[in-house]
Amino acid sequence: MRDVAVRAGVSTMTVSRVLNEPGKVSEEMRERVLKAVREIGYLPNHLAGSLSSNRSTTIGLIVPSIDNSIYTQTVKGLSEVLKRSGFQLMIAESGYDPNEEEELITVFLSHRVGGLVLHSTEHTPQAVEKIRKSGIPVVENGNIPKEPLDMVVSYSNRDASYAMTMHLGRLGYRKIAFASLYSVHNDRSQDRLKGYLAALKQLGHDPDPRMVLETGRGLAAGAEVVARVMQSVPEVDALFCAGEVLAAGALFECQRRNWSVPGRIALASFDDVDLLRHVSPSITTLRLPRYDIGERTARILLSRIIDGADHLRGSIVDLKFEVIQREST
Amino acid sequence: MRDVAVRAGVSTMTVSRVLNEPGKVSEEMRERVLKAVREIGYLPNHLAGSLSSNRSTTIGLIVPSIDNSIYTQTVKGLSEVLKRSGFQLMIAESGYDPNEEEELITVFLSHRVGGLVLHSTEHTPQAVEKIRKSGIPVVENGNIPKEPLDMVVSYSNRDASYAMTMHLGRLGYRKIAFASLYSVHNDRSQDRLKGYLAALKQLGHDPDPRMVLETGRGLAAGAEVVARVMQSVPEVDALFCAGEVLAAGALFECQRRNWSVPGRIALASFDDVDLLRHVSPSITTLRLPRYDIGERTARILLSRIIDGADHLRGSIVDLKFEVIQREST
DNA sequence: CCCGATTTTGATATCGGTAACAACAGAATT
DNA sequence: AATTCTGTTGTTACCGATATCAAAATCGGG
Repeated sequence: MRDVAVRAGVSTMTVSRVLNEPGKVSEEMRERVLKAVREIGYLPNHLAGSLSSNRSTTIGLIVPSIDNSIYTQTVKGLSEVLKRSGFQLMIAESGYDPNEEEELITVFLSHRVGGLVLHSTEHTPQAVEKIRKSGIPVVENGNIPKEPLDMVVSYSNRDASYAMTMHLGRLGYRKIAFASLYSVHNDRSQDRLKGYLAALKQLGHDPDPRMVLETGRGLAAGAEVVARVMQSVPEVDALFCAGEVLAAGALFECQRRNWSVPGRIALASFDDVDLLRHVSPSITTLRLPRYDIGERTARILLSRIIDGADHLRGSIVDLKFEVIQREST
Repeated sequence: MRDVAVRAGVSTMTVSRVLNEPGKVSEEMRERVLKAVREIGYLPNHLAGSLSSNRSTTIGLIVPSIDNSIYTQTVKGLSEVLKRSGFQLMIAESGYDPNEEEELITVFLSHRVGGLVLHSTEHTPQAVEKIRKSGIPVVENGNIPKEPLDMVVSYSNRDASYAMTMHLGRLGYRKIAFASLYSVHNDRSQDRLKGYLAALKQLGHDPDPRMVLETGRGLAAGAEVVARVMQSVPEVDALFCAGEVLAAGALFECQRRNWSVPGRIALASFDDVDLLRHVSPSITTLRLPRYDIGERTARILLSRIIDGADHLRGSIVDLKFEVIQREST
C-alpha cells in the first residue's frame, strides 16, 4: 500500500480512503490512486485491515456434517448473499458433537469472525459463555430452540412434524409409524417426535412404542426401519420418515419386497429433495425453506454487522413450510 | 495478550512463546503464563498473528457448486485433515464460471490464505498470473490438466471414462451411448467424452453422434437423455451416464416406461454414491476416490506450507479408481 | 571459581492497514 | 474583510501479535 501511495504521490490514508470510502476523496486523487493500484497490481491485505479496524468480513459456519444434502442448500443461500457484500464463509464440521462445536467456536472467535452461524441448537455451557463474551452476532439455524443464543432463522421441526402427521391422519391412515435419526444430542429429532406425538393425540390415536423407531444415517437405515416396523406391527399402514434419506431407503426396500406403496404401506418424508419427486411412486414430503434459511440468515447477520441493527438482537424468524402431497400416500 | 503478560509478570514475547513454541520456555514460566491465560480467558488473535508472522492457517477452496454431493466428500476429506493441524477452510462457489473463479481467487489472496484448492482446472489467464505472483501453493482437484498450475491431486476423467466404456464393451454391448453434462467450460466432461471415444475405437465400434448426448443437471435431465437416445437410436443397448444424478434419473425414467434394465437397455454411471447401490436394479458405476482426494490434497498442501517441502512443487497425484459391476449391466 | 557457551527472557521495530484528529483550502455567512 | 463552515488530505498512534537481536541467567569445564 505504501508503494501505491508513493507512486500516486499521496498518503496511505488517501489510498485507504479511495478503496473503502471513495466518496470522501476528490475525483482527481481517486483516479491517480486507482491508476497506481492497477499499475502495481496491488492487493489489499484483509488481515491488516480487519486487525486495524476491528471489523471482520468473515462469517463462521458450523454444520454437523458437510456431506448432507440438506445443509448444502442453506450454505448456498448464505454464501450467495454474503458474497455480494464481500463477506467470506469459514466452514467447519462439528460431527454432531457439542464439544467439537465448542472447539470450533473457539477457533472461529480467535479468527475474529464477524458473526457465527450454528446449525445445531445444543451447545456446551462454555460455548455459550464464549459467544456471549465475544459479543458477536450469532444465528442458529437448525431448529427453534427454547433458549436462543441470539438470533434464530429456522422453521419449527415440531410444527412440521405435527403437520405431516395430521396430514396422514386426515388421509385416513390409522396406524402411523414414525422413524427418525437417533435423538441423543439432536433436538431436531426430539422435536420431530414431539410433533408426531402431539398430532397422534389430536387425532385420537394411541401412541405405540413399537411404532416409534430410531436409527442411523443412510439408505440402508431406511430399509432396515421399514422392515422392522412391518415385522413388529404388521397392521401398520403408514410410515413417516423424519429424514429424506430414510424415506428413500424405505421406499427402495418396499420395492424390493414388493410391498405396494401406498397400498400396503404409505410413506411420507421430511424435506423435499429432487430424488423424492422422481422415484415412483413419488414421495409425499415436507418442503422446508432450506435455501431461504441461508439467505435470511445472511441478511440478518449483515444488518447486525454492517448497519449495527441492534434492534434485531434476539429476533426469531420462523419460516414457513409446506406439505407436498404425492403418490406415496 | 498484554493483559496476560502483565498478570503473569512476563513480557508478551514470553506469552507468545508459551503458546507457540512451549519447548523454548522454562517450566515455571510456562505454568505462570498458562494460569494467567486461563484466568483471563484469553483468546489469541489469529489475524494479528498471521499478519505479523506472515503465515496463515487458512486455506481457500473454490468449488463449482456447494450443493453437489460429489464435492462434499472431498471437502470432508480436506476439512478433517486440515482441522487436525489447526487450519481452517474458506469455501466459495464459482458457479462453473472462470471469471467468478478469478474474482474469488483475488478475494482469497487478499485474505492471505496459506494455500488454495481449486476444483476446476480451467482458469482465466489473469487468475493464473495472480496465483503465480502470490507464490502460494495450489492444488487442482477436478481433473488432471494438461498444464497444471502447481500441484494436482485427482483421478483421470479420461481414463475412468475409458475404463467404463471398455467394461461395457467387454460385457458384449454393441451400441453404447454416452451422456454427460454440457462440456463448455468443463474439461471434466470433455475428458470423459474423450475416454469414451477412445474406448469405442479400441472396441472397433463406430462413433455415432446421435449417441453422444449433452444435457443439464438434475434427475430430470437424466430422464430426458435416456428418452432421447431411445427414440433417436432404438437399437441402443447401453447408456453410460457420466454423472451419478443423470444415471439415477435415467433409471427412474426406465422404470416409469417399463424399459427393463439391463434387458432393454443397460445403464452405467460415474461416481459411486449410496443411492446407486440401493436402487433396483443397482447401478454399475465407477468408484472414484473423492474422499481420498480431499485427504491427499490437504496433506500435500500442509507439507508445502508447514514443512516448506518445495520438492513437492508441481507434483501430480493420479489416484486410482475402480469399476463397480452391478445389476444394471 | 571464573569464563565462555548455551539457554531463557525481554526490548524494540514491524507487519499493513485504519481511527482520530490536525491542517489546510475554498465556500458560505455575517 | 473577518469568521465560520465544509470538504479534502495528511500526521500520528495503534490494532495484537511475531521477528530479531540484545541482555540476563544458567551451565559446564578447566
